Amino acid sequence: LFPMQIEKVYEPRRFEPHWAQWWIDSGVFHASVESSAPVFSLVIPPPNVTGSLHIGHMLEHSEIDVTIRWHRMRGENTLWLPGTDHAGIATQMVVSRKLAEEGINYRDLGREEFEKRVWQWKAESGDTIKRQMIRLGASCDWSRERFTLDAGLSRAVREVFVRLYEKGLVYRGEYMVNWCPQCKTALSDLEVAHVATAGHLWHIQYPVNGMPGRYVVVATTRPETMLGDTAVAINAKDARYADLHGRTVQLPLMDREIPIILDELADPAFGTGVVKVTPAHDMNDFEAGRRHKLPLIQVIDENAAMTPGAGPYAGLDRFEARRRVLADLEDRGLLVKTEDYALNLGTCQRCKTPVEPLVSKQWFVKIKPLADKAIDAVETGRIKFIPANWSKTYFEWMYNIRDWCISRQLWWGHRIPAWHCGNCGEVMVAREAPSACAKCGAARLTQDTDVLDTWFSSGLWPFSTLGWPDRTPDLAKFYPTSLLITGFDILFFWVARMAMMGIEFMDGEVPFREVYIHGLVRDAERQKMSKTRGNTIDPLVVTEKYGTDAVRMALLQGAAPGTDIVLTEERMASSRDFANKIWNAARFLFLNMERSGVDPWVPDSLETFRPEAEPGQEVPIEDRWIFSRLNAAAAQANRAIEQYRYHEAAQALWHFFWHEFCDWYVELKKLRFRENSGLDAGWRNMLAAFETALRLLHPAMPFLTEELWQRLKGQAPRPASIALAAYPQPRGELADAAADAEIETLQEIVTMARTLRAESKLDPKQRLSGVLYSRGPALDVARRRAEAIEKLANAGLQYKAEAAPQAPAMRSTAEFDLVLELPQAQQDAQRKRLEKDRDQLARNIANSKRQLSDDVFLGKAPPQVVDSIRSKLAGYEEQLRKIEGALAGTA
RNA sequence: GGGCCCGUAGCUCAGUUGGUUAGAGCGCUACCUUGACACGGUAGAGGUCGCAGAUUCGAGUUCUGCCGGGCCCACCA
Repeated sequence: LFPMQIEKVYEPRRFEPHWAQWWIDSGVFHASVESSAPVFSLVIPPPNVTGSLHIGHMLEHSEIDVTIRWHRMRGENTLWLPGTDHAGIATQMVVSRKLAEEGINYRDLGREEFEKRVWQWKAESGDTIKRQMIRLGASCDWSRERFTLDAGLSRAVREVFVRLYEKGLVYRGEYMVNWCPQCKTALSDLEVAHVATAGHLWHIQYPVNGMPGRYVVVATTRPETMLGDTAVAINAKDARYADLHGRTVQLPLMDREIPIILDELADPAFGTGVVKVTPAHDMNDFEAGRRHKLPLIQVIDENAAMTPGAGPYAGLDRFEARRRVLADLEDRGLLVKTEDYALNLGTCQRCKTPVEPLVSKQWFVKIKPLADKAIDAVETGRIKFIPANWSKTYFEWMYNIRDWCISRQLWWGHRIPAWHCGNCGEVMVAREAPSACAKCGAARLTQDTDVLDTWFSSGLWPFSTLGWPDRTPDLAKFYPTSLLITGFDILFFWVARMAMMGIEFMDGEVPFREVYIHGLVRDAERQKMSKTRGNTIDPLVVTEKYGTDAVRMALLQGAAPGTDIVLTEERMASSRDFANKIWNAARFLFLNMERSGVDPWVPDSLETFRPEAEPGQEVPIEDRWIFSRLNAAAAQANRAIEQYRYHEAAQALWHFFWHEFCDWYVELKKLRFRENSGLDAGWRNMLAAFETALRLLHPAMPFLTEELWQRLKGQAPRPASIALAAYPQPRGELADAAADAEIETLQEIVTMARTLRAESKLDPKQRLSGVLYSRGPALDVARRRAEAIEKLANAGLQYKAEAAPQAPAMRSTAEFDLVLELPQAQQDAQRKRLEKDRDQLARNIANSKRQLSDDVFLGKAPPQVVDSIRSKLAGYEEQLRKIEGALAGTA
């Protein structure tokens, strides 16, 4: 019969996703989905849906997975979740690890050897490369540069680059870029992290030529750059320096004569109003230098060492040079002031090295035309952010966007499809390597050694993965995507760029219609979890400890839109308890099935099943009730997930299963098992309800529900997995107000009795006796449920349709008065409670009366609000009367 | 400097268009090892919703200011 020796305690690690493995292999899903599978679950796509998950933090995928499962179970087919090219990330992570183990800097290998090794390792590790990546995930620094081996993607990247170039949107220029001396590459603005640093502002005297004794004082945070000064700037309107117009100063240490220029760069209100101008090492100065046609003197090189241009300081590290420059200035009495100064130091996002602004030749994307279209897409609502306020952040960035430096001096990445002529220096951009120089015909061509910013290729993901530039059926079907779920931390890096690239290359069509921004997972100290910080909760560890489903549930409960997700062990533990609760509810079911000789059973049609009755009998009230509640839970869950309110869905499911199904339904069912044998209506209803509840829970807790669902397998043909079954939808005909009311009455009476018992400090095993008084119709309901009341409250009650006496041990609702026979000593314990209730009621009555005597309120408030207060007041007054009676009785 | 978000029970957080006595989980108290579950059950205690105004018949919810905390963007020496 049942195979099961069901252990008492739910064992998290019991559930391995083995059952779904086959499906992935035959699905049309992109293979990259596997990458997150071992951590949370296998994502089972609808057959007509494609998609993929990006590699963010694994823990942030629960929302994505819930959404996918929910869509799948509802048979919807337009969901598509783009991801980055994982193969590249995985490869890069593994390769860099392996090289590090061998003590090799990848740059020392030579590009050919490097590529050879990558291919070799890739072949060796096969598909386990992704698994390796996940295991590394917790501690591995996730470099965003990577070596991409995907030929299709490479083709799309080249195509886009060439097309942008042809439109004049890609250009190569000498420009100031953020240079990381450690990574030895240019960085885009976004890759520079500004870190608040305590620094100094040094005030230095520059003597003015031809005016003995006249100095200008410049203030700088980087004195070593003065070696490359080619001017000092003053503001034309600054009266203090009017006499210096047209003069020159003598640059100390270098003994170079440099002009005093008039430029807006100098703000008379800041510092001394005099600015040193170092066009080769400062963005502002670079532009000022262009305006005034100043020479560029590079004094710091790409290794952050001083160049020959720095004269006597050549060869020194930039910080050593700073110390020497300051010392030398001090010696000459030119350092007039040193003050503390807080500055935001630009550092490399990846290696934290202070970046060095350097002038170099780089490739840029002229971004404004692309950005304008992407702005329009959000303004017109073709792309919608959820929560909506993220669109403000998006606009903020898009309106202030600057040209995008896309070349990187790294080896992993897509190589820029540009060739340089060794003869005449001509630069050619082409899809394939040209055989000869287009200008001079020489055959000595070399490909540009730079690679593209990783986000350049990532930005093409929505269409490059679907076969673009070919017009494939996939592309037609799955572009655009309905939904992108992602974290705000890559809103600019990736989301905005996907939007820009998608619109540009897909005839103006956006890549996705909705962008759901989930919260970032934070640890108990509210630190953002990220691989670069190394404070990640290792999903493999916590899923081992609490179970995958419990971790998911814990995440979902914290996943309110617009907030961070705080993941604590406490919450995971309590979710584990919830999983155990379900597990044991199932255990109860299975053990009793065995006892009653009931076979596994599910109805033929899950969508039309309604609680059944035995011939000649009524449908059991608890069955009517649980289906009504199930229906309400289905309505809540569907609505919540649809609106990305995952925490609401989680709470609704939790409440339904624990506090309705387990606390009341199962308890009521226990009363029936004695009389039951065989698969009667009571059993059928219960099994159907449980089966439906499992499906309802499935997106949130896939493994546990799958396991139990498989054990419920009956005769009816069913899908191979619960993930392929239908998600329960609200069905109006299941809502049963009468059953809801009847069980609610039952709950009220049972709770009253239990409360009285607990407050009177009575032994739970002692059977109580008492009388339930009511003059309303609800007494009949209570009489009908007398047996359940007796069992659940362990009390034998009489039911009287009369007013309650002035009894001491009494609990009241508007409808009922329950009077228990208690020993005198315990009756006194009731006084406190009654007095408290009386005070609360008095407050409520006062409030209601005040409102009802307010003509303005009566005139302006909607009638139903006034009515509800009237009936409320009547109820309060009735209860107060009873309590005062009871208090009189105890006196 | 610009922008965004947060401040609700001891802790971590919900609270969708303003409308009953503001909720959950954990923790806490008392009792119960009852036959699914002690990762359990029953019953409780605990909050002037950061502060001050404004709008409204009515504000945790809308507006303004302030205080406190966080994040993002930014070339001011």
